[in-house]
Amino acid sequence: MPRAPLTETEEARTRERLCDAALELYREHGQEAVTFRRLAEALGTSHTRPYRYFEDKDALMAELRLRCFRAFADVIRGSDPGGHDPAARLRSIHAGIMRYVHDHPAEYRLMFSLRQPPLDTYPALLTARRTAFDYLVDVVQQAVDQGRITGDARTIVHVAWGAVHGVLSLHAADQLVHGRTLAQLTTPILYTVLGPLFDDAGAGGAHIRRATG
Amino acid sequence: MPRAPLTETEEARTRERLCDAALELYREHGQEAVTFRRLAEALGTSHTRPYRYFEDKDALMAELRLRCFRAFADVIRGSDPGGHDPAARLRSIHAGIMRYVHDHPAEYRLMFSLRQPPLDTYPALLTARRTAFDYLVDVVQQAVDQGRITGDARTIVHVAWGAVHGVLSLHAADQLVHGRTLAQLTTPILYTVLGPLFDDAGAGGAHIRRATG
DNA sequence: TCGTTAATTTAACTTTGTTAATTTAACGAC
DNA sequence: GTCGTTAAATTAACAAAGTTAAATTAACGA
Repeated sequence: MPRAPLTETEEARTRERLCDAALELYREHGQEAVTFRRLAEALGTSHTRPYRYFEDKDALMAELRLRCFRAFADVIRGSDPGGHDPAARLRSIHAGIMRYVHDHPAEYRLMFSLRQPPLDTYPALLTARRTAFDYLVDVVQQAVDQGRITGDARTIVHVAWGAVHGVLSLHAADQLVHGRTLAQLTTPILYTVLGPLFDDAGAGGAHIRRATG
Repeated sequence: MPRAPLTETEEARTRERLCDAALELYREHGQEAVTFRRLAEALGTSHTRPYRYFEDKDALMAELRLRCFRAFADVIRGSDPGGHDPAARLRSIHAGIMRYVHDHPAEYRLMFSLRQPPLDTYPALLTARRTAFDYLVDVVQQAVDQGRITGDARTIVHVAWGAVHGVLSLHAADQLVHGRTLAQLTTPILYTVLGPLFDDAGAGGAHIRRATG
């Protein structure tokens, strides 16, 4: 006799519509434009309906970040040619990431913004993040296994990622006024941080070279 | 016959008190705790008094960031031993910066948060930022002049700074769970990015080495 | 003492997050 | 088909915050 609760797919569908609208607001008009009221307006419903689908606004924002991290992991996986040449794989993945961040600065900002509730508030976020990270660790581990570089793969990725992330976050914050593409800026970083791995192909691309004179 | 306007020092003094209170709120309770009403409460005045001293809240936040950038520049200058050895100078400056960021993550977050009004809204901010940056460029230029490395000093600093900034921002966002000190993480980055400059002293400290086997 | 004007406060409005009360709507029982 | 039950959705309402305008206070010189 009771009214039937929402189907799981119905609920998921509405959540999806809310997330899509929220992400568009974020992209188009920035963080402060993402309000439940505007979301509701975009969906043509009342401004409290989102509370049926998200605990509160923080939960919505966490869900957005989660989606971004998953998309990011997909980009990494999708730009990996696979095979037995870790250097080639990393080059391709690097290019893919640069393309993604260049095309989606808002998403990058969302993922790596410094002002966020503690990460452990939303464990799924940590998991998604780690999934992307671990993929890179696996590729680097391949290089280590082949004896092309030495060290702890996780630490290597941490350092390399951090190094590239610096430039990316400056880009995402629109604080880079360089007349270069992202990849032009990050490639030398990658090549220097992972130098030995790219000795054959790329060291010549680095901006910083030992003085020859 | 009119009432005398505020002295410049009186005005500066109140602005200072407002900034101090705001920074403390930011440090202790985060971004969302910085409100004019709480500021006023801290100063024991009405919640609209700050409007006499700052155009709006964005202006206050910009002033905070400005102060942080100036303090940051002071840290750089203050930890520079000077002299004719650019490698030694950079090592010392690097250590100083790491200490500062370790001790003041909130300030770092404030300076480099990805969510901010466009930089050019507050030209003084750009100037302060550039002052700190240019100091580093001068040091690197010294190394270039001595023929120890080659390349455009500004680009070199951009890349090196970006590389280190990646780790620092992860730290500021509390997204580093590594059991290492900041300097332990950033030193190998610096040494690899600026490798030739540190060939004598530091390359051994890098995490990433050419495989020997 | 009083008028003038800057500084400050009080009042008021808007927006937003959030909760509670109310209404709407779908389902099975009769 | 009607009706009770209950989830979903809406409406109403409140608190906190940014901001503006009106009212008040206070210092100065005539």
